[in-house]
Amino acid sequence: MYKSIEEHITKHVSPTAKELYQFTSFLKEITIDKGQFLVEPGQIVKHKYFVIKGGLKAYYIDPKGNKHIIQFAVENWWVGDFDAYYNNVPSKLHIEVLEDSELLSIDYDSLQKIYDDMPIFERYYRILVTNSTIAQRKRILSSLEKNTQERYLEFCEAYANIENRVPNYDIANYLGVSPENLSRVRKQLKKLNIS
Amino acid sequence: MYKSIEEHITKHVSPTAKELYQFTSFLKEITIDKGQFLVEPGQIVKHKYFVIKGGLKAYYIDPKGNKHIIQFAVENWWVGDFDAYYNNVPSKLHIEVLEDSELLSIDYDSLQKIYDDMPIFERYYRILVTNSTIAQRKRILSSLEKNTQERYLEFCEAYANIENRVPNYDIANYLGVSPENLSRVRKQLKKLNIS
DNA sequence: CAATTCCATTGACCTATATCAATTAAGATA
DNA sequence: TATCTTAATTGATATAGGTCAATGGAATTG
Repeated sequence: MYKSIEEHITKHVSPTAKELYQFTSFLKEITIDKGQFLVEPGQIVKHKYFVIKGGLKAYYIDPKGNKHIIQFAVENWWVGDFDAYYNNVPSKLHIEVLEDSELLSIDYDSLQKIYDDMPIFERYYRILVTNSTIAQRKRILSSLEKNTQERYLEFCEAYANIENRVPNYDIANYLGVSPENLSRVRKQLKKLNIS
Repeated sequence: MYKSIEEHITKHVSPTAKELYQFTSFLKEITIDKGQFLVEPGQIVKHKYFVIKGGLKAYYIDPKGNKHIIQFAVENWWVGDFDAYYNNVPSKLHIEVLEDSELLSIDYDSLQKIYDDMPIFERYYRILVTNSTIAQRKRILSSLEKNTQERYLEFCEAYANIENRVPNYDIANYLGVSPENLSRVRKQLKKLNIS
């Protein structure tokens, strides 16, 4: 059960076997079905989640009623509303389960205790969140620099395993374009590939 | 000299006086003039910087030759190319000094030593980078959700002290719009304020 | 298998913003 | 102050992508 999270951790830092055991002993196993919500707006968020199996999407619905996908999460990703989790403010996000999923959760208080007792895990999260910042910077640059076609190709490359698991309108949404526009871009790409 | 960085640290974590002293003893003071570059593309980045006084901008020039401002930094901000710094890859960014500035720098190896010896500073950076991730998520959402006028107003609010210190074309660039368009938006806003 | 629902595609049209060119305003320098 | 340079503004035009409406497929459900 804990194999994938242990691998993920040891890919980034080197805790002792005992530390690793202590860490995983705080985790709770969760199974949740497609269509369910892990987080909904207004909720106080006490957990974040590691995906063992399945897929989810995190999105925000703005005051105009438009939906904006912030993140997809599949195997070996952490997902949650980090703003709500760390700053103890009500969530503004929906986190929806796209496929029946198995997750591990860790609650805020346990994580604080882990940070206090075993700084190696503070390092683990520092590294993860640093990587996440770098990835988000790339997303910002990408939206400034590239047109829809380029961004779509980049997405397919970066999330090869996700591309066929989520509907196109969700991909369009993630890219910040209309489904119609993405459809046209895909059509153009098909032409190019065939000829 | 170290007052502002010490205040910044103790706003987020609570090191002992000794730890704080040890931390600051690794810092180097730097003065650098307007127009100079802290980082340029291709460089190996060994330092990151805390702004005591002055202002800088970090930007990327894409293969098409277009410039994209990633970040402004003024007093009490950390600035650097974190991708290059942490992943030891050549920088792709320009970090340019906008006003004569006083900075503190910390080099990578010293910071690793600090992390090893005093986990409280690992926590400090974990918190900072978490906040940075949350801020970047807001920037991504903002670009998806809001039009130029709304984003400009948001910018002026969020960076009240920056707005009058950088040229409009840099603000336009940061927002991902043309200077002409920002000019028109500003014109509209003036009308609304007067009437 | 038929019915239904959801999703992708296509077409027609519209809008925000980019681009290009010219002008004015503001700063910097001699 | 006059000159030069840089930035901001304005106008005219072009375009990527949005929106709305209709159609065609695919997948799910009874």
